[in-house]
Amino acid sequence: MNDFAQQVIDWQQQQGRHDLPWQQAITPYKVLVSELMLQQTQVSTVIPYFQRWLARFPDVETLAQAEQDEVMALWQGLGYYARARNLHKAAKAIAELGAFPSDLVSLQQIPGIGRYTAGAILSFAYDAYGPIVDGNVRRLFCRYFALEGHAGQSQLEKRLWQLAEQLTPAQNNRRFAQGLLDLGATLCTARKPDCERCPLQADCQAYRLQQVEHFPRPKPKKVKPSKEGHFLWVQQQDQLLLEQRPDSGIWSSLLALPQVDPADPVLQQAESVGSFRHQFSHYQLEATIWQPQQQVEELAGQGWYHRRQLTEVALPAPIRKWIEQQLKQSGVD
DNA sequence: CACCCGTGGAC
DNA sequence: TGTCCAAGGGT
Repeated sequence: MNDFAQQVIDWQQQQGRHDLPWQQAITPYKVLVSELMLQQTQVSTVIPYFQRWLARFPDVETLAQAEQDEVMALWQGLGYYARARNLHKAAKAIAELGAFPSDLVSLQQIPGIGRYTAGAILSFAYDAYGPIVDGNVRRLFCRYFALEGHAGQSQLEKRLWQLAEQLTPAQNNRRFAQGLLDLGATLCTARKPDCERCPLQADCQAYRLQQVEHFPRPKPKKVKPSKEGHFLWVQQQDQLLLEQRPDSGIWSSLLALPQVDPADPVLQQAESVGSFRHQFSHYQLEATIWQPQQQVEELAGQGWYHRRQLTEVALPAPIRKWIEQQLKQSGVD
């Protein structure tokens, strides 16, 4: 085994994280669920979702047989909702296969599993050889080897995977992979890295140059566009009109207040009853909520929901926030 | 390669 | 309040 791997493994054993929920009584299913949830999402955010998910969907078969409504409801608030649909599809595919895939090619055929996640499943579920490059590994390698370039640059990414394949040990890779992630999450952090506690300090090129925080290079910023969104507030006794959003685009597969085009005639005779601003990763939403003066007939994909049902359906976080505030203010309940 | 896809934590 | 960014994948 190479020295780098041995140092990471030894450190993980002594100083790494061992109490994460998905590290207990490891199964491929738990690894799959946790990895999908952890994509672009912090550990502390994922933990309660993971616990609820395992309580309701304890195994692949249970998830495969679940209704999409319930799947989305358990994912609501976590974001990147295509992950929930992909996980549901993955469970169906694996149930159909009759066995959990355990090689790189088969894993990457499954919806939601890319190169990183396939490597992570090999590492964590099977303790097999499975190189990983995620944000932690990118940051750590860029510093350790003083690699130029920023995330997404093909030349850099190619080099990172090459290094990962080279450094990943044939044995004990579960601990190695966990060590890389733990180092990135606890010491080799984006801001204020704790180099004095790092087991790799002696050979870290960025540390030697005293330029740790200059690696990796930041991605060039782009201007975040602003978009407007118009939503309808339609009540009928204690019921609220909601619509199922399509399976693509923002908030896909969730329920939400009915959204209308800015030029929709219904807005010409509607009263503005509120607004909010919401930041997405790629644009800013300026939302206005309108109460139509005339009666509104529900369209296809729309339906009435009692306010007591709202806790158990999948709503976008800012929409839920606004609805709850509105119901509270209007003195209902 | 560029863009789309959410949300909340941390500073 | 603004900004970065977090166990990425899909198109």
